[in-house]
Amino acid sequence: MNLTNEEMMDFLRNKDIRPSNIRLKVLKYLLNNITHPTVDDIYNRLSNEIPTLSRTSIYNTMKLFKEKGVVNELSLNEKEIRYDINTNFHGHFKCEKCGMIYDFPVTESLDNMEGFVINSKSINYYGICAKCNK
Amino acid sequence: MNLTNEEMMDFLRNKDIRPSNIRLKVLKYLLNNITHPTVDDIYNRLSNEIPTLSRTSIYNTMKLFKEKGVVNELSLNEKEIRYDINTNFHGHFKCEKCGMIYDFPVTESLDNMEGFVINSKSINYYGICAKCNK
DNA sequence: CTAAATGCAAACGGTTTGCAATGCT
DNA sequence: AGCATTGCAAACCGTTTGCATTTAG
Repeated sequence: MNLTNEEMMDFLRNKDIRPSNIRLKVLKYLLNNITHPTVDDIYNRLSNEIPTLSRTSIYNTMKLFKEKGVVNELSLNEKEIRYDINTNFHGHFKCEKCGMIYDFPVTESLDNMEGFVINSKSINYYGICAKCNK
Repeated sequence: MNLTNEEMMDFLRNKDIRPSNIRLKVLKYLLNNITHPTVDDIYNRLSNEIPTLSRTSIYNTMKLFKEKGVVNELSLNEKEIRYDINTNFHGHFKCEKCGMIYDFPVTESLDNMEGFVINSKSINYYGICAKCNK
């Protein structure tokens, strides 16, 4: 993913978010690092190029991004929240050995849910990935 | 579910857990309250009948129960961990209005996972339940 | 000039830890 | 006596909050 600054600013404005320096840098990081990063991952990386950066600003940014539908939160039985910029529905697999988180397509069918309105869903698997398993 | 103390003691021993007063009371609570309680839920209820009870003991008990396969942990985008004594696989639906958590059967099929070993999985839905929606 | 964005420091809250006290065999 | 269980208090740590400072239109 290699968007220009202009394209990223338009992307944010389309989501009803005013572009700012931090927001653009976070967006760029998310687009270039599809690793489902934590707030600390993002902070540690960006604080190099923005020395005055605070964790609070990353928290603020992720809260806004989530409210505006730019990211989804992942809760993968960890204490930290992870963020996924791919908001198309997909499942996640977390390798318990190397910690890597994989995306994969999944389809499910559920019964006995008449009258229930589903707003969101999360499908997570835990185990050993193909790379660690060979 | 109405097991005698003897039956619950056998149940624990079969899971390689030495029965103790607290462990039996927690087990009984879990069997009679299929509401996916938090540590605080369990603590608040049991501290009535065990005035000297501490949260630490509930944490200790749940850690042991989880290690021995008596319960599964649920992480439902909340800050607290919930516990489910039904360890047969099933999905969960959390109502965002009333907070109730429903169990339901679900089957899924996933692709592109050759070589991946799955140890556990969690399938969670969020929305409005039938009761709140009518 | 005004409102939004950023940043600092403290508070919050669920969980973990170290160790002492208690209970059980 | 010796080991497991329980409990207290403090630490831990990701996140939130209040408020002051800076930035931008």
